[in-house]
Amino acid sequence: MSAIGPSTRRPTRQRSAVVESLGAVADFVSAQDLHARMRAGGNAIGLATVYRTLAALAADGVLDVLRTADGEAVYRRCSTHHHHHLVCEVCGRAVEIEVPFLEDWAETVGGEHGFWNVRHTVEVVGTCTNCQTGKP
Amino acid sequence: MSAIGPSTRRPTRQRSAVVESLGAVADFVSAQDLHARMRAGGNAIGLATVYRTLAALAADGVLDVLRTADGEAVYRRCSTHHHHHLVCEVCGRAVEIEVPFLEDWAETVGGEHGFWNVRHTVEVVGTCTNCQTGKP
DNA sequence: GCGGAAATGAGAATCATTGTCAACTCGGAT
DNA sequence: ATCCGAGTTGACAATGATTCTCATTTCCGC
Repeated sequence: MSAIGPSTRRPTRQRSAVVESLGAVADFVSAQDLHARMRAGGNAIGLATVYRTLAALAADGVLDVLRTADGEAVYRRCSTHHHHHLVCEVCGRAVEIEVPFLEDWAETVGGEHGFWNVRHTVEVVGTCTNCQTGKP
Repeated sequence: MSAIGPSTRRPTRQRSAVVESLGAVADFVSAQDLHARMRAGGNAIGLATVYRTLAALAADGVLDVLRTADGEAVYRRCSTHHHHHLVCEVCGRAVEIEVPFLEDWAETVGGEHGFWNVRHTVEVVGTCTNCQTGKP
C-alpha cells in the first residue's frame, strides 16, 4: 500500500502499450475508457492489467489520478513537477494550475504535527465559462 | 444532476433523522456508515433512502461531498467555516488544520480561468509520530 | 376524511474495481 | 542459446458502493 519501492518492475509489451495509449489522449481517461480505446486500436490487453498498470504508474508518480463526480478514477500522464487541477464539474475540462506556497505549507504543517513523508491532494472544481451559459 | 429545483421536497421523519444523525457526527461519513449508525441507534431507515436523502441535501447545498481515495462518497454538514484534515495513512488519526490563504486563492484562480461556484478539496496525508517508530 | 403526488424500503440490478490462479514472459545465470 | 524463477498477464469470479424498481406508505391540500 505504501509501496514506494521501485523494486521489481519489469517492462512488458502491455506496460508500454498503456503508457503509449495514455500519451495519445490529452485529457483524463478512466481505466475502462483506456481499455476500450486500446482494444479498439487493435491492442490486445486485459482489463485487469490496465487497472494494475495504471495503479502502478500512479504509485510511481508518473500519472495523475483524480475522481470524477460519480466516483470513477481518471488518469492522465503528468509532468515531472507537482501540480494540481481546476476541473469543470459539468464538462470535465481540466486546467493545470499551480499552488507554489502549498508545497511548503504541507511540509511545514505536517512537521508541526510530527508527521513524516507528507503528501497532499488538492482538487478545485467549479463550472467553466462554457458550461455557465449553456445551463439546461 | 444539476437539479437546483427546490420544487417539491417534503419533510419526512427519515429526512430529519438523516439531518440529525449527520449533526451527531463531526467528520465526514459515507452513506453506508451513516445508515449503519442510524440503524444501530434504533433508527429504522432504508439504505436507499439514506442515499436519496444525502443526494438531495447535497443538491440543496446543505452538505459537503467529497470522495475518499477509494472512491467512496462522504458527506458532512456544511459548517460555518471551512477546514481540512491531516490524516495518518497508517493509523487513520486525523488532525484538523486550516489553510487560510487557500480559500482566497481558490476563488482567485477559479475566477482567473472563468470558473464559477468554485469549491475545493485538500487532503494531506503522511505518517504520524506513533506510526513512524513501528515501521516494519 | 380523501386522493394523488412524493417518499419509502426491500431487494435486484448495475458497474467500477479488485481478487484468483493457472499460463506466460522477461532477464539473468548456466 | 537454453533453463529457471519471479514478476506479469488475462479470463472470470467476487466484492462493494450506488442506483433502480415497484408495491406500499406517508404527507399535504382540499
